[in-house]
Amino acid sequence: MPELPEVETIARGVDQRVRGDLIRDVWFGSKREPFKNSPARQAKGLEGRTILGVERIGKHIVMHLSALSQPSSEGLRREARPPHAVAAGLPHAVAAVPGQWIVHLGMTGRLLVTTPDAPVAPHTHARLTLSSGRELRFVDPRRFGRLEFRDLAKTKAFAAPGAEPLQIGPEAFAALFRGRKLAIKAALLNQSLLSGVGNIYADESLFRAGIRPRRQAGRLTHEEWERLRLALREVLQSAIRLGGSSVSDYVDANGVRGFFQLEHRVYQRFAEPCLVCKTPIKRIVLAGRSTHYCPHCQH
DNA sequence: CATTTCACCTGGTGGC
DNA sequence: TGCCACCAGGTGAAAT
Repeated sequence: MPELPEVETIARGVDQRVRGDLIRDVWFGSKREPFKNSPARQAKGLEGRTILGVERIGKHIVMHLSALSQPSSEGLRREARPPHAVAAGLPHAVAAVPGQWIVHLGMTGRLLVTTPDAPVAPHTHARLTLSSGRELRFVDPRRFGRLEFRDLAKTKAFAAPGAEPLQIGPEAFAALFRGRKLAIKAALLNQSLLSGVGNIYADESLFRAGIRPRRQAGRLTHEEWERLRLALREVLQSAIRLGGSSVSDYVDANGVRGFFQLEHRVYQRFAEPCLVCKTPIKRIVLAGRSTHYCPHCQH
C-alpha cells in the first residue's frame, strides 16, 4: 500500500497526535507475523516510555522513545520541532537510553490514532494505550508489515540504506544508476538505491520524465537522469501535499483518505487515453510488478 | 556481485 | 450464491 508520500502523511499525522504522550500499556494480538523481535521484547521497550517524536525514514515509520521512567516532557510537546530534528539530536534529558519503535506498513498496514472505545478492526495486531486517553493501533490484513523495537544503547542507529529521493542532488542521483544494466523502473524500486519509491510513484515519475520503464538504468543520458530526479521529486511532493494516493483502502493516521490518485496519469490507467496525446496507456509486467506507460510520450 | 523470480498473506473483483 | 483465477501500494530469500 504505502509509498513515501503515504508513509510521510501517516508519520506526520501520528507525530502530531501522540508526540509527548506516555505509553501506558501495550497489547499485541498475535505472536508471530509482524514481529521482527518478540512481542514481549517490544512491549518491554514501549511500556512506560514517552514518545519523543515520529518521523519517516524511507518507507519506515520511526517512533523515538524516551528512556524508561522519564517524566513526560511538557517542553517537548510544546516545542513542535520538525521530526528530523528529533533524529538529528535528542535532548540531553532523555539521551541516556532511548529506543525506537520501527513500523513498516508492507502492502496493507495502517497506523491509526483512535479512542480506546473505537471498534477494533479485524487484523489489528497492536494497540498502544496512551496516557492522554488516545490509542495507537496497527492493523494489517496481509501481514506483510513489520514491527520492531530497537535499543540505541545496544545497536547502531536505524537508517534506511537507500538515498532519500527528496534530498538527493543531481550527481549522486546519476551515480545511483551509472553502469547498471537493470531496467530504470526496477532501479527506482530498489530500496537500497533510493528508499521510498514504490510502484505508483515509479510509474508516475517515469511518465512525467518521458522515459520508458524498460530502459536500461545505466544507459539514460545525464539529462534524462536529471529530468527523472526532478519529476520524482515533484510527484512525491505533490502527493504529500494531497495526503497520498488512496487506491483501495489507504487512510492516514486519522482515517482520512488521500487525493493524489486523482492525479495519476498512467498508474492503473491501462487502455485509457493518455492525458497528453490520447494514445492508449500500455500495461506490462516488469520486475514482477504491473507497469503502466504511454508508448507515445515515453521514449 | 548484480539481477530476476518467487513466496509470503488476505481480500476484492469479475467471469462463468 | 458459489467457485475460481487474477490482481493488489512491499520486501527479502533463493535462484540464475
